[in-house]
Amino acid sequence: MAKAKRTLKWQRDPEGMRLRILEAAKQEFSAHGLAGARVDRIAAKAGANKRMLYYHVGNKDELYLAVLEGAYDKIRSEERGLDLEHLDPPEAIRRLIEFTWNYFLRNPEFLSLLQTENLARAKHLKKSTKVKSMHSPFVEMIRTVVRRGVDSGDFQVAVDPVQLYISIAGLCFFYLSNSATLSVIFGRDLLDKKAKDERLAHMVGLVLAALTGQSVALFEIAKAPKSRAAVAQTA
Amino acid sequence: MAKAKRTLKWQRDPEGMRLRILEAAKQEFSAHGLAGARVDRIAAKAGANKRMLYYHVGNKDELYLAVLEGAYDKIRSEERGLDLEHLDPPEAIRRLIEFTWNYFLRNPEFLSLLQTENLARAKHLKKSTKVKSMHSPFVEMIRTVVRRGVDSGDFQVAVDPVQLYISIAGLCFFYLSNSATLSVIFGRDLLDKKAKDERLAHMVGLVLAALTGQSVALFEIAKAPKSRAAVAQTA
DNA sequence: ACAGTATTTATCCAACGGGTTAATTTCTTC
DNA sequence: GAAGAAATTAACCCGTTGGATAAATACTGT
Repeated sequence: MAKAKRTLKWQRDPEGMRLRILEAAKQEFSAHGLAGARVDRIAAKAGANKRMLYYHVGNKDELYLAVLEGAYDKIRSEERGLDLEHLDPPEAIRRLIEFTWNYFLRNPEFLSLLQTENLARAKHLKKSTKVKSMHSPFVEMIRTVVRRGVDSGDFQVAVDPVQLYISIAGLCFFYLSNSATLSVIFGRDLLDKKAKDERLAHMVGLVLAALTGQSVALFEIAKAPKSRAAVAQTA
Repeated sequence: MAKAKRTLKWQRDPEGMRLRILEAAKQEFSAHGLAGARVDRIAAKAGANKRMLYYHVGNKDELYLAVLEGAYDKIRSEERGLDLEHLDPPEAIRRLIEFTWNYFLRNPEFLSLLQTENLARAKHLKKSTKVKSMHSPFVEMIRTVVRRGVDSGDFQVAVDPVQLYISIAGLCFFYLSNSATLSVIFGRDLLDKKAKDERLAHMVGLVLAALTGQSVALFEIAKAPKSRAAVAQTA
């Protein structure tokens, strides 16, 4: 009798497994928060056994921190590719806003993770050594843009780059991360295409108007027909 | 033998108990989120027995919704007292920003609750009927200010009041609710007195500059000495 | 003073959830 | 082809947690 070819019950793939676990954990943590996340669900979603989490990553908290660090790593590395240096200052700021906005749109889990971590008053992030070092280059990048803008006369004001970045991130972040409750209380869907386009225009207009002193494009939806436009805006 | 005067084991006070439970629940939910909150801790903090929660309010979810509704009720009712109608438009906007900022500072649990609820994609808030109605008057209040500002020439642009409010709230909210992680990644304490003052100035400057077209007070920290000021800002 | 009701306490428990232990299967290498 | 290491599975452990049951205590009207 011919020896039947063994069908494998599982393949070995430690790297792949680790990645699948981290990805599944990202989903789970962003969907349910730290306390709400279920280790079993992460395992299931990763197509793995619960024991694997502990084998490959560590306990729930370590897993969470790994996910968080990965998330920061990803956004900062994409930001490095922005090269704002070669754009004239207003255009650089516009691009920074658009990037931030689109990144948040493309990576909603990042927003959730940040919220979760802040709910925990950054208890876990404080333990991370990697994260702290990733940010100064980014701040310098913005500082340079602002300085160039002031020197060239494009910008009326010199603004602290950290404040500016927090403002830009805040304008994007709050709208998106709180869109659920905001949609309910204001009774409009803030996530449909039109609403998102309007929001982006509003933010770019707001920031550039403040920096340059000139009202920008779509921000000034109407100044001609007295106050009619303000009304129309709401429908 | 004289009958000893009974010492009461407890007093009756349903109203008070209900309030203490809601207050304790607010603390607990804002500190630990919905999933992280512990019913026993709420009971203990309220100086009550766990059974009381179910007796006076209902199960964990109902308790959470009650807390959430209470939180919205409180901020909206304080906002109604702002009467922006009697201020000239730029001053009204400044006051709105200052109020929002200070309210968030005074009521950090409100921020946490919002974060928690958004993490749950407003699942619970959607069930609430009370909340939806509380907001249109507030939007109208802002709309009126904007309209007056445009008509008087103070504002260069007519802006959608909902967008404007979301921007103001976002500038305040993100800074405060994310101060924990931001402080870590930028390596500065964003909650000390000086930092908070600077932030408020920055926000008022940003928004008013955008609306009026004129750079406002502390926002323009320096335009004279070339780019030196931008550097000084960071220390 | 008595009955009936509202409020509060004291226990209990079944389900769940994170983590561990031990066995099983695959890979490597000699 | 055997031994040892690495990866994976299956089953269990045990404290926790939301919620339930029943009894005790205070208040009200009559």
